[in-house]
Amino acid sequence: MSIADLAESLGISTSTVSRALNGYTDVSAKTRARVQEAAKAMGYQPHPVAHRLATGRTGAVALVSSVRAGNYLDATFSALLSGVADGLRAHGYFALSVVLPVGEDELTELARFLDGRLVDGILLARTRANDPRVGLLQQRGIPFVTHGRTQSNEPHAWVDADNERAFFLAAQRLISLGHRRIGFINAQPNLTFAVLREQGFRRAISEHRLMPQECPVRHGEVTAVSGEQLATELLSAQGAASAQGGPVTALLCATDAIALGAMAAIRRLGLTVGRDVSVIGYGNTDAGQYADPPLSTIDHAIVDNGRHLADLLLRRMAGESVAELTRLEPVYLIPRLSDGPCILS
Amino acid sequence: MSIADLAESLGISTSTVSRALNGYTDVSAKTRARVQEAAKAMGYQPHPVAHRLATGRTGAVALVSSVRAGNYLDATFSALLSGVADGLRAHGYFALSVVLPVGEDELTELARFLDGRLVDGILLARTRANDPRVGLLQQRGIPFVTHGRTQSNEPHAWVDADNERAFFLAAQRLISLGHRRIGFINAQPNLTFAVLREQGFRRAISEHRLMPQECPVRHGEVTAVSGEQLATELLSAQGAASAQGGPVTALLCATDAIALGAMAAIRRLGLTVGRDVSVIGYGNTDAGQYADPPLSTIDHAIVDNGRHLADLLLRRMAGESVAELTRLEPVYLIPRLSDGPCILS
DNA sequence: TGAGTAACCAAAACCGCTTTTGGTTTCATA
DNA sequence: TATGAAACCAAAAGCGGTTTTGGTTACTCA
Repeated sequence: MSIADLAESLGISTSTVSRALNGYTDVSAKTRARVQEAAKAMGYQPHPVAHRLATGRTGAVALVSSVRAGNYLDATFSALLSGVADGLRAHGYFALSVVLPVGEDELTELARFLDGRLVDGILLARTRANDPRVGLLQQRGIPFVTHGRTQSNEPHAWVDADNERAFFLAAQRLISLGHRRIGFINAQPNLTFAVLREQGFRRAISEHRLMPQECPVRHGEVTAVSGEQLATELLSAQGAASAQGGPVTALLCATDAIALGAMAAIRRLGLTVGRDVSVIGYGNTDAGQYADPPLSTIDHAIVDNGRHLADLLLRRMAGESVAELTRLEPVYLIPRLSDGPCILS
Repeated sequence: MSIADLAESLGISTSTVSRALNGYTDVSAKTRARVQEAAKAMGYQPHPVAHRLATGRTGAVALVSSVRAGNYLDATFSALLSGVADGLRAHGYFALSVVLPVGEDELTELARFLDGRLVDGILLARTRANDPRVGLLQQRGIPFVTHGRTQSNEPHAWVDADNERAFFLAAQRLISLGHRRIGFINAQPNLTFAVLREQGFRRAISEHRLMPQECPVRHGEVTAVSGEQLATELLSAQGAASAQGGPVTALLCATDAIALGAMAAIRRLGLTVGRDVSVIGYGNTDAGQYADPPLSTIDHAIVDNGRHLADLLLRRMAGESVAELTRLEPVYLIPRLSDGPCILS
């Protein structure tokens, strides 16, 4: 069922069929109606590849994320993808997701994917402060929106959670509960969100006049394994040495996964989560909600983030200027039972 | 940089360039070398869309999964995708992932995706016993492999964990720990894996001569929320009524997420997980490993599943018959601390 | 020496659509 | 009754490749 068949069965030329179907003016209303009807009746659909070769447009968009070998994406990513798909569906676009291996091959693989021209636009997840992928995308000139800001010289469209505020709020809560020695188990500082979260943390420390040297920060992978290890350090005599005045009484964690690891570490040391040591995570995952005790955390309405990513990308592909295409998403503190009043003096 | 430019700069026709590059015989070795060299020097790459229109082949494959609105995929899925990508990379294929909304639109959306012809083959995740998506794929004639078996009349290629054995092993372990009243919180029975897991469970019950009426089965979503609710039912007087002889002393759960919910339910009833009530999950997720107590579970080497899916799809696309393209994957019981000896008589 | 056969390559057809070009009608206006 | 403009549509030229067809040239063998 090609356009030629359709044209033949109607007794008109393929060009007229094409113009009728694609809304050109140069076709009588009657002919257009006739063509549309026949197309529907015969179930005609233009061959997407041919259409694409002729127009240069495909109907798909990809959510690209990089993952370190052996690590996997979590439900957060899937929720983001769902939001993206939601936002695109109504516009006839497809949302694909592509996973690249972090490391040497990352840029090569991304380039290979772009060369494949399967998509009209890119959403970039988990951006890093200094993200070579952004440079590549800019150089290629393909429309894209990042999830997370970067330090690119050239501005680009982005959607980002208000990471600074999130950790300002979380730290403030711990402080208001009486904690004075708070540890922060952060992600690697090459990730933009890690930098911003740390800024929020430090601002709270500073505004409430805690002693920075009593509020140590550690950096690691965003996994439970890493969280457990770093939490053990911060709670042991060893770690306490670096934070003068004794070990920390509360742990702020850059993700729920880290927080789950930290909770395991606390238990292993014979302490009680929420009483001896408070813990707050980020991400509002199921695993956190069903932990024991349920994990206090920050919700970031990730599905909405996805919808907005889709929205901005559509506008970017429609030619809107990058300057207006940024969006800071709200965050919400969700207090549960993993934090509580400081019981040490 | 098109093939025409390259041909012109070499002073030969485009057809010769194409044949030289694509390994046809009808080109002298000298010419071929010259062309290849020039192509490399000028960075020539055939335009993928044009290539595709001419050949009908694209270089991509999609992992398709359906998700109920409001639910999201978990790390399991992401691990599977990583495995798939691994398996395909070496062969120059790209692994995309597509998420469809479960429900009315599901088939329409899948059809729309197939119509888009972005991929040469499909991997179908989370298959259901009676899966209309399989029918659609068969009807379209596109190569595909499912993750999970189905009850399709026509055979198709599949990779599946040995679900029956997994839950036979898990149930057997609980029985050997002295449990006689074991509840099973399963997924919805329209999912193939749920049916098989239940078979394994029942086989263990039967082989060890437990009383089936003392081993109730419940069906729900594969979420912590649902797990908590069903576990509460099974452990309450209400649930005990259906299982004669008192409430169950152990809960087998179809996924780790369900198990986390069940653990929360047990705590809420004032009981201790692993002592008063034993729990075993499935999937070996991080969240389970870092739960308190760490969750006994079944590992299913999901990344390997992904690799094998890729492998089988490549072979399917190469034309191998469906009959040989099936693979049952091993499972491993991982005992941790959420189960223990039965302390009731 | 003539016929047959490799080896080599250019031209053309094709994949299925879009878009430009240009040519008819038809109809209102001068 | 010419004259334009508007409406309508077919033909052809892309998009950028692959594959078929067919035609030279050089060489081997009878």
